[in-house]
Amino acid sequence: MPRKSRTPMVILGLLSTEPMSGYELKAAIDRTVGHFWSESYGQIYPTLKRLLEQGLLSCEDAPTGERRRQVYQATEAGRAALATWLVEPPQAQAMRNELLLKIFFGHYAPPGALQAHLGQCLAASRRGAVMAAGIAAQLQAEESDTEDLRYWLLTLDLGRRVAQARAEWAEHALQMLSEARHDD
Amino acid sequence: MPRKSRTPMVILGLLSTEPMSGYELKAAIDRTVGHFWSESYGQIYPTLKRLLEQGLLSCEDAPTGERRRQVYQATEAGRAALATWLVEPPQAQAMRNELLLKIFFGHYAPPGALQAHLGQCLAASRRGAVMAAGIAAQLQAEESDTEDLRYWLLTLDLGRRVAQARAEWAEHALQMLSEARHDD
DNA sequence: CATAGCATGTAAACAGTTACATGATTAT
DNA sequence: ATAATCATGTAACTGTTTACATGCTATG
Repeated sequence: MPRKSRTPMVILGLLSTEPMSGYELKAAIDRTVGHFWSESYGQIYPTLKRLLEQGLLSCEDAPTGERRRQVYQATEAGRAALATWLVEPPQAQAMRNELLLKIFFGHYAPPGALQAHLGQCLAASRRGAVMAAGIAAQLQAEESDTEDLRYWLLTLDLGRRVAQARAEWAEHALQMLSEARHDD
Repeated sequence: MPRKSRTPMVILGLLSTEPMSGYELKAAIDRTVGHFWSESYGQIYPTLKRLLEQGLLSCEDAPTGERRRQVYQATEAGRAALATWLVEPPQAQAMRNELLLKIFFGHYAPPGALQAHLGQCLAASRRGAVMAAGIAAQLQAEESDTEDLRYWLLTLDLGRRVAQARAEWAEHALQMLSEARHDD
């Protein structure tokens, strides 16, 4: 079975809520799903064209002065394609964690190297947990009217919980390694 | 800055501990780092050749009867290259989570679709947490002599903690969605 | 004697990023 | 003026998976 790109679905999802240009789309992806998904211009613009050809998007010229600008939005067929995809079980993707790889081969690492990585991980995880909680609080305060709010909060909640778990693990790992060092 | 494949490092890491054939290497990757990393034959065999040319691996013929078989192991230079890589901070990789994407666009999903995915996630996460704990216990019982044990347990511990966090989140998410359903 | 596993490989396709080119508009 | 931002695109490259081809060996 061949692999499937999920770029079209991210695009259809965001353009179902609100018409946007390719440029705005990129910014919206970074802003909203950026914590667990990313797309580059090299993916976005060609996919936009393909979805337009397939009738899943419609397009309108909306220039700002002389600067050309095309605004896309999902068609009925586009929303239907999104709904169909949403029902399919998410395909298990080979999760890759370079930090764990370095920990796993830690025996071959010079002293202090792992501790440095773990310190970075700890700091980043703590920041991540705080940020996720912050954004959630902000969303709840601002736009308590949107239908989507429930779902957005759910994604932030997983982010917070996983960041929290990683922070606790990093702390534990640092302690474990410092104990090991005493034995030398 | 160009992207860098970590395939050579996984190979050097495993072939630093124990000589193996390409086929055995694939099995070892699946068995040991399989929870957070994966490689395919299409990556392994060409990389093996390249590392041999670079002098980072050595190779020996070790046929079983008429069936040809080449056994590789890391050279001194290979272990040095591994150590150098281990010191570099792990590069942040764009983490991608298809389940979160579907949750985020949940507003467009037919009723029950998200619940099904979350139920799968919950079951898989619980299984994952139990399995990680089980493997850790087994490792601690079996080979308490290896130098690597500490590091392996660390990777399993993160797996367990993240699986636990995901399970709790999935439970919470299912509850939240069932509450939302009451409002209809 | 067929099937599963051991063993080595390659070609084609795909997903995705990076780097670049081009040009208009707004802010400093 | 000039830098940053808005805006659209493409070409080249890298990483990776999938599917296939080949042939030996042990097991039922």
